[in-house]
Amino acid sequence: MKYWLMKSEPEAFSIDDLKAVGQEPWDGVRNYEARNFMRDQMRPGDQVLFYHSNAKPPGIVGIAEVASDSYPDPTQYDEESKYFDPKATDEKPRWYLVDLQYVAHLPRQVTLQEIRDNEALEDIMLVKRSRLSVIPVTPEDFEEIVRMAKGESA
DNA sequence: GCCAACGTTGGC
DNA sequence: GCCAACGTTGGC
Repeated sequence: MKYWLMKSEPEAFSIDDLKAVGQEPWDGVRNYEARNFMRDQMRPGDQVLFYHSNAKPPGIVGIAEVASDSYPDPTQYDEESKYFDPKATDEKPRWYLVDLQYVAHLPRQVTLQEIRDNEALEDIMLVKRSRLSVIPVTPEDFEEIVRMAKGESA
């Protein structure tokens, strides 16, 4: 099983929204590296740290789980969608996604600042690779963040 | 609202 | 194939 971090702007789709619907196709990712992680490496059951970007403060707020194999993102074929891609074809889809299933809120948010301040997490890709919305996380870093969420507020 | 980091596009 | 221009992300 692998571990991931996935970003979402809470104004667009928050952890509360995911809890409300239970499961959601993670459409709209239009970055090749992020797509490759979803298309090539994600498997049902993988655990996902759910991150609120463009939030005050930004940070990890919950846990989700990969709930499907990857499949072509249907919004790439929808001319009405802002994610429409005229270069995508049925024979050669350009964009892929997975379904995400709600698992739990963290007992409290772990902020980006706390992650930056934690020396145990100094190599986490979240702080090394800016502006990537789907990021692999090591099992150790995943556990450290869950541990932080159970501890005292910073 | 600013702007750094980066990825993509398109002219040549 | 290079690289300048441009667009987006996302923290601050």
